[in-house]
Amino acid sequence: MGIIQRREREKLEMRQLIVSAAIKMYLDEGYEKLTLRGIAKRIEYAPGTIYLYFKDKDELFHAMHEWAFERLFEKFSALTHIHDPLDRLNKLGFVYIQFAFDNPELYDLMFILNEPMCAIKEQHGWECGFKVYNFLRATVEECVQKKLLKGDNTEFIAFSMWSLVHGMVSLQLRNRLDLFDKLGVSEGFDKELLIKSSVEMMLKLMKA
Amino acid sequence: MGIIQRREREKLEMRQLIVSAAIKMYLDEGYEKLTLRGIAKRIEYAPGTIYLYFKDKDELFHAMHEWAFERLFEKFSALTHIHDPLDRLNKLGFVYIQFAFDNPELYDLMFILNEPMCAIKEQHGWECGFKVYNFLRATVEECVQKKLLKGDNTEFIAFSMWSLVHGMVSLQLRNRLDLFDKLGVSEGFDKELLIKSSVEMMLKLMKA
DNA sequence: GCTTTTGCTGAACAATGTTCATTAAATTTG
DNA sequence: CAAATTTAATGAACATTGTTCAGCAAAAGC
Repeated sequence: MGIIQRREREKLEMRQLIVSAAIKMYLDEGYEKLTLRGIAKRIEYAPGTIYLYFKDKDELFHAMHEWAFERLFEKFSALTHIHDPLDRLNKLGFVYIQFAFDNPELYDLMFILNEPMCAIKEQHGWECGFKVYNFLRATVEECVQKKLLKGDNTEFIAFSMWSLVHGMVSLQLRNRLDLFDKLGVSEGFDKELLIKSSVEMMLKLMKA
Repeated sequence: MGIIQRREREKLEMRQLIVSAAIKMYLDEGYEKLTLRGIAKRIEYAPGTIYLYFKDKDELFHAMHEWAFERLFEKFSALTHIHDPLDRLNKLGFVYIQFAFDNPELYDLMFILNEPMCAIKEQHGWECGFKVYNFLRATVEECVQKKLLKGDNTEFIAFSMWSLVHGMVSLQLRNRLDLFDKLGVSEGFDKELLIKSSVEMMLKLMKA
Protein backbone atom coordinates (compact mmCIF):
# COMPACT_ATOMS: atom_id res chain seq x y z
CA MET A 1 0.00 0.00 0.00
CA GLY A 2 2.16 2.85 -1.26
CA ILE A 3 -0.79 5.15 -1.40
CA ILE A 4 -1.33 5.63 2.29
CA GLN A 5 2.39 6.21 2.69
CA ARG A 6 2.29 8.89 0.05
CA ARG A 7 -0.75 10.40 1.72
CA GLU A 8 1.04 10.49 5.04
CA ARG A 9 4.00 12.14 3.39
CA GLU A 10 1.80 14.68 1.67
CA LYS A 11 0.09 15.43 4.95
CA LEU A 12 3.45 16.15 6.54
CA GLU A 13 4.54 18.24 3.59
CA MET A 14 1.37 20.28 3.83
CA ARG A 15 1.90 20.77 7.54
CA GLN A 16 5.43 21.92 6.84
CA LEU A 17 4.20 24.26 4.12
CA ILE A 18 1.80 25.88 6.54
CA VAL A 19 4.40 26.15 9.29
CA SER A 20 6.95 27.68 6.93
CA ALA A 21 4.48 30.25 5.69
CA ALA A 22 3.44 31.02 9.24
CA ILE A 23 7.02 31.50 10.40
CA LYS A 24 7.87 33.70 7.44
CA MET A 25 4.79 35.78 8.08
CA TYR A 26 5.48 35.93 11.81
CA LEU A 27 9.04 37.12 11.27
CA ASP A 28 8.03 39.57 8.57
CA GLU A 29 5.01 41.13 10.20
CA GLY A 30 5.06 40.21 13.85
CA TYR A 31 2.81 38.47 16.32
CA GLU A 32 -0.34 40.53 15.95
CA LYS A 33 -0.35 40.47 12.18
CA LEU A 34 -0.01 36.71 12.01
CA THR A 35 -3.51 35.74 10.98
CA LEU A 36 -4.87 32.44 9.74
CA ARG A 37 -6.46 34.15 6.77
CA GLY A 38 -3.12 35.73 5.94
CA ILE A 39 -1.33 32.40 6.08
CA ALA A 40 -4.03 30.80 3.95
CA LYS A 41 -3.73 33.50 1.34
CA ARG A 42 0.05 33.15 1.33
CA ILE A 43 -0.08 29.46 0.55
CA GLU A 44 -3.10 29.93 -1.72
CA TYR A 45 -5.53 27.81 0.27
CA ALA A 46 -8.81 28.58 1.97
CA PRO A 47 -8.71 29.54 5.65
CA GLY A 48 -10.59 26.41 6.69
CA THR A 49 -7.93 24.17 5.20
CA ILE A 50 -5.48 24.96 7.98
CA TYR A 51 -7.86 23.32 10.41
CA LEU A 52 -7.42 20.02 8.58
CA TYR A 53 -3.78 20.05 9.67
CA PHE A 54 -3.89 21.88 13.00
CA LYS A 55 -6.50 21.67 15.71
CA ASP A 56 -6.31 25.41 16.29
CA LYS A 57 -3.98 28.36 16.16
CA ASP A 58 -2.25 27.28 19.36
CA GLU A 59 -1.21 24.03 17.76
CA LEU A 60 0.26 25.92 14.84
CA PHE A 61 2.13 28.11 17.28
CA HIS A 62 3.44 24.97 18.88
CA ALA A 63 4.82 23.72 15.59
CA MET A 64 6.57 27.04 15.03
CA HIS A 65 7.84 26.87 18.59
CA GLU A 66 9.43 23.48 17.91
CA TRP A 67 11.03 24.79 14.76
CA ALA A 68 12.54 27.66 16.73
CA PHE A 69 13.99 25.29 19.29
CA GLU A 70 15.73 23.36 16.56
CA ARG A 71 17.42 26.60 15.50
CA LEU A 72 18.67 27.27 19.01
CA PHE A 73 19.78 23.70 19.45
CA GLU A 74 21.88 24.02 16.30
CA LYS A 75 23.66 27.00 17.81
CA PHE A 76 24.25 25.09 21.02
CA SER A 77 25.53 22.06 19.16
CA ALA A 78 28.29 24.14 17.64
CA LEU A 79 29.75 24.39 21.14
CA THR A 80 30.12 20.66 21.85
CA HIS A 81 33.72 20.74 20.69
CA ILE A 82 34.75 23.04 23.52
CA HIS A 83 36.47 20.86 26.04
CA ASP A 84 36.69 23.07 29.07
CA PRO A 85 33.19 22.98 30.58
CA LEU A 86 33.59 26.39 32.17
CA ASP A 87 34.54 27.87 28.85
CA ARG A 88 31.60 26.08 27.26
CA LEU A 89 29.28 27.42 29.92
CA ASN A 90 30.46 30.93 29.20
CA LYS A 91 29.95 30.59 25.48
CA LEU A 92 26.57 28.97 26.06
CA GLY A 93 25.37 32.08 27.82
CA PHE A 94 26.55 34.36 25.08
CA VAL A 95 25.08 32.22 22.34
CA TYR A 96 21.77 32.25 24.19
CA ILE A 97 21.79 36.03 24.55
CA GLN A 98 22.89 36.53 20.98
CA PHE A 99 20.12 34.26 19.74
CA ALA A 100 17.57 36.28 21.66
CA PHE A 101 18.83 39.56 20.22
CA ASP A 102 19.06 38.17 16.70
CA ASN A 103 15.67 36.46 16.83
CA PRO A 104 13.48 38.30 19.29
CA GLU A 105 10.26 36.96 17.81
CA LEU A 106 11.49 33.39 17.99
CA TYR A 107 12.59 33.91 21.55
CA ASP A 108 9.12 35.12 22.36
CA LEU A 109 7.64 31.99 20.90
CA MET A 110 10.03 29.79 22.85
CA PHE A 111 10.07 31.33 26.27
CA ILE A 112 7.48 34.04 26.71
CA LEU A 113 4.28 33.43 24.81
CA ASN A 114 1.55 31.34 26.35
CA GLU A 115 0.15 29.94 23.14
CA PRO A 116 2.52 27.11 22.32
CA MET A 117 2.35 25.79 25.88
CA CYS A 118 -1.43 25.41 25.75
CA ALA A 119 -1.01 22.95 22.92
CA ILE A 120 1.64 21.16 24.95
CA LYS A 121 -0.59 20.55 27.95
CA GLU A 122 -2.89 18.43 25.81
CA GLN A 123 -0.09 16.49 24.13
CA HIS A 124 3.24 15.16 25.27
CA GLY A 125 5.47 17.30 27.45
CA TRP A 126 7.87 20.06 26.52
CA GLU A 127 10.49 17.89 24.87
CA CYS A 128 12.20 20.52 22.76
CA GLY A 129 12.64 22.75 25.78
CA PHE A 130 13.84 19.85 27.83
CA LYS A 131 16.45 18.99 25.23
CA VAL A 132 17.89 22.48 25.13
CA TYR A 133 17.84 22.83 28.90
CA ASN A 134 19.68 19.56 29.28
CA PHE A 135 22.52 20.99 27.27
CA LEU A 136 22.99 23.62 29.94
CA ARG A 137 22.39 21.19 32.76
CA ALA A 138 25.01 18.74 31.49
CA THR A 139 27.59 21.48 31.17
CA VAL A 140 26.90 22.72 34.68
CA GLU A 141 27.06 19.16 35.95
CA GLU A 142 30.48 18.77 34.41
CA CYS A 143 31.67 21.99 36.02
CA VAL A 144 30.32 20.89 39.39
CA GLN A 145 32.04 17.52 39.19
CA LYS A 146 35.32 19.15 38.31
CA LYS A 147 34.74 21.64 41.12
CA LEU A 148 35.08 24.61 38.82
CA LEU A 149 32.11 26.39 40.34
CA LYS A 150 31.13 27.54 43.79
CA GLY A 151 28.32 25.39 45.12
CA ASP A 152 27.54 21.80 44.32
CA ASN A 153 23.84 21.67 43.55
CA THR A 154 23.69 21.22 39.79
CA GLU A 155 19.92 21.71 39.69
CA PHE A 156 19.93 25.02 41.50
CA ILE A 157 22.92 26.35 39.61
CA ALA A 158 21.66 25.44 36.16
CA PHE A 159 18.23 26.80 36.91
CA SER A 160 19.66 30.02 38.30
CA MET A 161 21.83 30.58 35.28
CA TRP A 162 18.99 29.99 32.89
CA SER A 163 16.79 32.33 34.89
CA LEU A 164 19.45 34.99 34.99
CA VAL A 165 19.87 35.23 31.24
CA HIS A 166 16.22 34.68 30.52
CA GLY A 167 15.33 37.40 32.97
CA MET A 168 17.67 39.89 31.36
CA VAL A 169 16.66 39.04 27.85
CA SER A 170 12.94 39.00 28.48
CA LEU A 171 12.99 42.28 30.36
CA GLN A 172 14.73 43.77 27.37
CA LEU A 173 12.30 42.23 24.89
CA ARG A 174 9.38 43.62 26.84
CA ASN A 175 10.90 47.12 27.01
CA ARG A 176 11.34 47.02 30.77
CA LEU A 177 14.95 48.11 30.44
CA ASP A 178 13.86 51.46 29.05
CA LEU A 179 14.06 52.35 32.70
CA PHE A 180 17.82 52.66 32.34
CA ASP A 181 17.49 55.37 29.72
CA LYS A 182 16.25 57.71 32.42
CA LEU A 183 18.94 56.86 34.91
CA GLY A 184 21.18 59.58 33.61
CA VAL A 185 23.12 57.29 31.34
CA SER A 186 23.48 58.20 27.70
CA GLU A 187 20.37 58.24 25.54
CA GLY A 188 21.05 55.36 23.20
CA PHE A 189 22.14 53.22 26.13
CA ASP A 190 23.31 49.81 24.94
CA LYS A 191 21.19 47.15 26.61
CA GLU A 192 23.05 44.33 24.94
CA LEU A 193 26.29 45.50 26.49
CA LEU A 194 24.67 45.86 29.90
CA ILE A 195 23.39 42.31 29.69
CA LYS A 196 26.61 40.76 28.49
CA SER A 197 28.69 42.64 31.03
CA SER A 198 26.39 41.66 33.86
CA VAL A 199 26.44 38.01 32.87
CA GLU A 200 30.21 38.15 32.65
CA MET A 201 30.39 39.57 36.15
CA MET A 202 28.05 36.90 37.52
CA LEU A 203 30.00 34.11 35.91
CA LYS A 204 33.25 35.38 37.37
CA LEU A 205 31.55 35.52 40.72
CA MET A 206 30.49 31.92 40.50
CA LYS A 207 33.84 30.54 39.58
CA ALA A 208 35.44 28.45 42.30
CA MET B 1 -15.27 78.44 39.14
CA GLY B 2 -16.24 75.39 41.20
CA ILE B 3 -17.87 73.74 38.26
CA ILE B 4 -14.81 72.91 36.25
CA GLN B 5 -13.17 71.63 39.41
CA ARG B 6 -16.09 69.31 40.03
CA ARG B 7 -15.94 68.21 36.41
CA GLU B 8 -12.28 67.40 36.73
CA ARG B 9 -12.96 65.45 39.89
CA GLU B 10 -15.80 63.55 38.26
CA LYS B 11 -13.59 62.76 35.32
CA LEU B 12 -11.00 61.25 37.64
CA GLU B 13 -13.64 59.35 39.55
CA MET B 14 -15.02 57.90 36.35
CA ARG B 15 -11.52 56.88 35.28
CA GLN B 16 -11.03 55.20 38.61
CA LEU B 17 -14.39 53.46 38.32
CA ILE B 18 -13.39 52.03 34.96
CA VAL B 19 -9.96 50.95 36.18
CA SER B 20 -11.42 49.28 39.26
CA ALA B 21 -13.95 47.37 37.22
CA ALA B 22 -11.26 46.39 34.75
CA ILE B 23 -8.94 45.12 37.46
CA LYS B 24 -11.70 43.19 39.16
CA MET B 25 -12.68 41.62 35.86
CA TYR B 26 -9.06 40.91 34.97
CA LEU B 27 -8.41 39.17 38.27
CA ASP B 28 -11.69 37.28 38.15
CA GLU B 29 -11.66 36.12 34.59
CA GLY B 30 -8.16 36.57 33.25
CA TYR B 31 -6.46 38.37 30.42
CA GLU B 32 -8.36 36.98 27.47
CA LYS B 33 -11.77 37.49 28.99
CA LEU B 34 -11.09 41.12 29.80
CA THR B 35 -13.18 42.84 27.16
CA LEU B 36 -14.20 46.46 26.82
CA ARG B 37 -17.82 45.45 26.38
CA GLY B 38 -17.62 43.39 29.55
CA ILE B 39 -16.19 46.30 31.52
CA ALA B 40 -18.85 48.62 30.12
CA LYS B 41 -21.61 46.25 31.11
CA ARG B 42 -20.13 45.88 34.57
CA ILE B 43 -20.22 49.62 35.23
CA GLU B 44 -23.50 49.98 33.34
CA TYR B 45 -22.23 52.25 30.59
CA ALA B 46 -22.08 51.91 26.84
CA PRO B 47 -18.87 50.51 25.33
CA GLY B 48 -18.07 53.77 23.60
CA THR B 49 -17.97 55.64 26.89
CA ILE B 50 -14.68 54.08 27.89
CA TYR B 51 -13.07 55.83 24.96
CA LEU B 52 -13.95 59.17 26.49
CA TYR B 53 -11.60 58.36 29.35
CA PHE B 54 -8.96 56.19 27.70
CA LYS B 55 -7.45 56.55 24.25
CA ASP B 56 -7.55 52.80 23.73
CA LYS B 57 -7.33 49.50 25.55
CA ASP B 58 -3.57 49.86 25.96
CA GLU B 59 -4.03 53.03 27.95
CA LEU B 60 -6.48 51.26 30.22
CA PHE B 61 -3.94 48.49 30.67
CA HIS B 62 -1.42 51.13 31.57
CA ALA B 63 -3.65 52.49 34.32
CA MET B 64 -4.11 48.99 35.73
CA HIS B 65 -0.36 48.51 35.47
CA GLU B 66 0.24 51.61 37.58
CA TRP B 67 -2.24 50.41 40.15
CA ALA B 68 -0.39 47.10 40.37
CA PHE B 69 2.92 48.86 40.93
CA GLU B 70 1.46 50.73 43.86
CA ARG B 71 0.55 47.41 45.43
CA LEU B 72 4.11 46.10 45.06
CA PHE B 73 5.57 49.34 46.30
CA GLU B 74 3.46 49.02 49.44
CA LYS B 75 4.96 45.60 50.09
CA PHE B 76 8.45 46.98 49.55
CA SER B 77 7.82 49.93 51.83
CA ALA B 78 7.11 47.57 54.69
CA LEU B 79 10.81 46.66 54.57
CA THR B 80 12.27 50.13 55.04
CA HIS B 81 12.57 49.55 58.76
CA ILE B 82 15.11 46.77 58.28
CA HIS B 83 18.44 48.32 59.05
CA ASP B 84 20.87 45.74 57.79
CA PRO B 85 20.93 46.29 54.01
CA LEU B 86 21.90 42.70 53.32
CA ASP B 87 18.99 41.46 55.35
CA ARG B 88 16.73 43.94 53.56
CA LEU B 89 18.02 42.74 50.21
CA ASN B 90 17.18 39.18 51.16
CA LYS B 91 13.67 40.05 52.24
CA LEU B 92 13.21 42.17 49.14
CA GLY B 93 13.77 39.15 46.98
CA PHE B 94 11.33 37.01 48.88
CA VAL B 95 8.66 39.70 48.92
CA TYR B 96 9.07 40.05 45.16
CA ILE B 97 8.71 36.33 44.60
CA GLN B 98 5.80 36.06 46.98
CA PHE B 99 4.05 38.92 45.24
CA ALA B 100 4.43 37.18 41.92
CA PHE B 101 3.01 33.92 43.25
CA ASP B 102 0.16 35.65 45.06
CA ASN B 103 -0.70 37.93 42.14
CA PRO B 104 0.36 36.24 38.93
CA GLU B 105 -1.97 38.31 36.77
CA LEU B 106 -0.69 41.56 38.24
CA TYR B 107 2.87 40.41 37.72
CA ASP B 108 2.04 39.76 34.11
CA LEU B 109 0.73 43.27 33.73
CA MET B 110 3.80 44.75 35.36
CA PHE B 111 6.66 42.84 33.81
CA ILE B 112 5.56 40.59 30.98
CA LEU B 113 2.72 42.00 28.91
CA ASN B 114 3.43 44.36 26.06
CA GLU B 115 0.26 46.38 26.28
CA PRO B 116 0.96 48.80 29.09
CA MET B 117 4.36 49.69 27.65
CA CYS B 118 2.86 50.75 24.33
CA ALA B 119 0.89 53.42 26.15
CA ILE B 120 4.07 54.45 27.94
CA LYS B 121 6.05 55.09 24.78
CA GLU B 122 3.62 57.82 23.81
CA GLN B 123 3.50 59.41 27.24
CA HIS B 124 6.03 59.97 29.98
CA GLY B 125 8.48 57.24 30.86
CA TRP B 126 8.06 54.21 33.07
CA GLU B 127 7.97 56.06 36.37
CA CYS B 128 6.23 53.42 38.47
CA GLY B 129 8.73 50.79 37.37
CA PHE B 130 11.58 53.18 37.96
CA LYS B 131 10.39 53.86 41.50
CA VAL B 132 10.22 50.19 42.42
CA TYR B 133 13.55 49.41 40.80
CA ASN B 134 15.19 52.23 42.71
CA PHE B 135 14.20 50.56 45.93
CA LEU B 136 16.31 47.58 44.94
CA ARG B 137 19.07 49.73 43.55
CA ALA B 138 19.36 51.79 46.71
CA THR B 139 19.58 48.69 48.86
CA VAL B 140 22.26 47.18 46.66
CA GLU B 141 24.12 50.48 46.71
CA GLU B 142 24.10 50.43 50.48
CA CYS B 143 25.44 46.87 50.51
CA VAL B 144 28.17 47.80 48.07
CA GLN B 145 29.26 50.80 50.10
CA LYS B 146 29.42 48.74 53.23
CA LYS B 147 31.29 46.09 51.27
CA LEU B 148 28.78 43.39 52.15
CA LEU B 149 28.72 42.00 48.65
CA LYS B 150 31.26 40.65 46.22
CA GLY B 151 31.77 43.08 43.39
CA ASP B 152 31.39 46.83 43.44
CA ASN B 153 29.30 47.73 40.42
CA THR B 154 25.93 48.63 41.86
CA GLU B 155 24.31 48.84 38.43
CA PHE B 156 25.36 45.40 37.31
CA ILE B 157 24.54 43.77 40.63
CA ALA B 158 21.09 45.30 41.01
CA PHE B 159 20.21 44.50 37.42
CA SER B 160 21.44 40.93 37.78
CA MET B 161 19.43 40.35 40.90
CA TRP B 162 16.26 41.72 39.38
CA SER B 163 16.83 39.61 36.28
CA LEU B 164 17.46 36.52 38.34
CA VAL B 165 14.17 36.65 40.22
CA HIS B 166 12.22 37.93 37.27
CA GLY B 167 13.61 35.15 35.14
CA MET B 168 12.59 32.48 37.62
CA VAL B 169 9.18 33.91 38.24
CA SER B 170 8.32 34.57 34.61
CA LEU B 171 9.47 31.12 33.50
CA GLN B 172 7.14 29.71 36.11
CA LEU B 173 4.25 31.96 35.10
CA ARG B 174 4.66 30.89 31.50
CA ASN B 175 4.77 27.19 32.38
CA ARG B 176 8.37 26.76 31.26
CA LEU B 177 9.24 25.07 34.54
CA ASP B 178 6.95 22.17 33.73
CA LEU B 179 10.17 20.83 32.33
CA PHE B 180 11.21 19.87 35.83
CA ASP B 181 8.23 17.59 36.29
CA LYS B 182 9.79 15.23 33.78
CA LEU B 183 13.21 15.28 35.31
CA GLY B 184 12.39 12.37 37.56
CA VAL B 185 11.49 14.52 40.50
CA SER B 186 8.15 14.00 42.20
CA GLU B 187 5.00 14.79 40.26
CA GLY B 188 3.67 17.77 42.17
CA PHE B 189 7.15 19.29 42.22
CA ASP B 190 7.15 22.53 44.16
CA LYS B 191 8.34 25.31 41.89
CA GLU B 192 8.05 27.94 44.58
CA LEU B 193 10.49 26.04 46.75
CA LEU B 194 12.87 25.57 43.84
CA ILE B 195 12.85 29.29 43.18
CA LYS B 196 13.27 30.37 46.78
CA SER B 197 16.05 27.86 47.40
CA SER B 198 17.90 28.89 44.28
CA VAL B 199 17.68 32.55 45.17
CA GLU B 200 18.90 31.77 48.66
CA MET B 201 21.87 29.93 47.22
CA MET B 202 22.71 32.78 44.87
CA LEU B 203 22.51 35.35 47.63
CA LYS B 204 24.85 33.37 49.83
CA LEU B 205 27.21 33.13 46.91
CA MET B 206 27.24 36.87 46.46
CA LYS B 207 27.94 37.74 50.05
CA ALA B 208 31.40 39.13 50.63
C1' DG C 1 -35.18 81.05 27.13
C1' DC C 2 -31.97 80.26 23.56
C1' DT C 3 -27.34 78.61 22.31
C1' DT C 4 -23.41 76.13 23.09
C1' DT C 5 -20.87 72.74 25.18
C1' DT C 6 -20.44 68.28 27.22
C1' DG C 7 -21.28 63.27 28.17
C1' DC C 8 -23.05 59.39 26.61
C1' DT C 9 -25.20 56.24 23.47
C1' DG C 10 -25.42 52.21 20.60
C1' DA C 11 -25.47 51.00 15.93
C1' DA C 12 -21.97 50.21 12.52
C1' DC C 13 -17.30 48.62 10.76
C1' DA C 14 -13.51 45.80 9.93
C1' DA C 15 -10.99 41.98 11.45
C1' DT C 16 -10.38 37.78 14.01
C1' DG C 17 -10.58 32.45 15.07
C1' DT C 18 -13.45 28.76 14.15
C1' DT C 19 -17.19 25.70 12.19
C1' DC C 20 -19.63 23.14 8.76
C1' DA C 21 -22.64 22.00 4.85
C1' DT C 22 -21.27 21.53 0.23
C1' DT C 23 -18.44 20.43 -3.60
C1' DA C 24 -14.64 18.41 -6.16
C1' DA C 25 -11.23 14.95 -6.49
C1' DA C 26 -9.05 10.81 -5.58
C1' DT C 27 -9.48 6.04 -4.32
C1' DT C 28 -11.74 1.69 -3.84
C1' DT C 29 -14.98 -1.57 -5.24
C1' DG C 30 -17.73 -4.42 -8.36
C1' DC D 1 -14.09 0.93 -16.95
C1' DA D 2 -18.23 2.73 -14.21
C1' DA D 3 -20.26 3.33 -9.73
C1' DA D 4 -19.74 4.00 -4.96
C1' DT D 5 -17.14 5.67 -1.28
C1' DT D 6 -13.80 7.99 1.09
C1' DT D 7 -10.94 12.11 1.44
C1' DA D 8 -9.53 17.04 0.71
C1' DA D 9 -10.69 21.59 0.21
C1' DT D 10 -13.77 25.29 -0.01
C1' DG D 11 -15.72 29.65 1.47
C1' DA D 12 -19.81 31.44 3.41
C1' DA D 13 -21.48 32.00 8.03
C1' DC D 14 -21.05 32.89 13.17
C1' DA D 15 -19.73 34.89 17.32
C1' DT D 16 -16.45 38.17 19.27
C1' DT D 17 -13.35 41.63 19.37
C1' DG D 18 -11.52 46.85 19.51
C1' DT D 19 -12.80 51.09 17.73
C1' DT D 20 -15.44 54.99 15.52
C1' DC D 21 -18.96 58.38 15.03
C1' DA D 22 -23.43 60.60 13.90
C1' DG D 23 -26.99 61.63 16.92
C1' DC D 24 -29.07 62.97 21.25
C1' DA D 25 -30.20 64.61 25.83
C1' DA D 26 -28.83 67.18 29.64
C1' DA D 27 -26.04 70.66 31.68
C1' DA D 28 -23.73 75.29 31.35
C1' DG D 29 -23.24 79.79 29.63
C1' DC D 30 -25.26 83.97 28.04
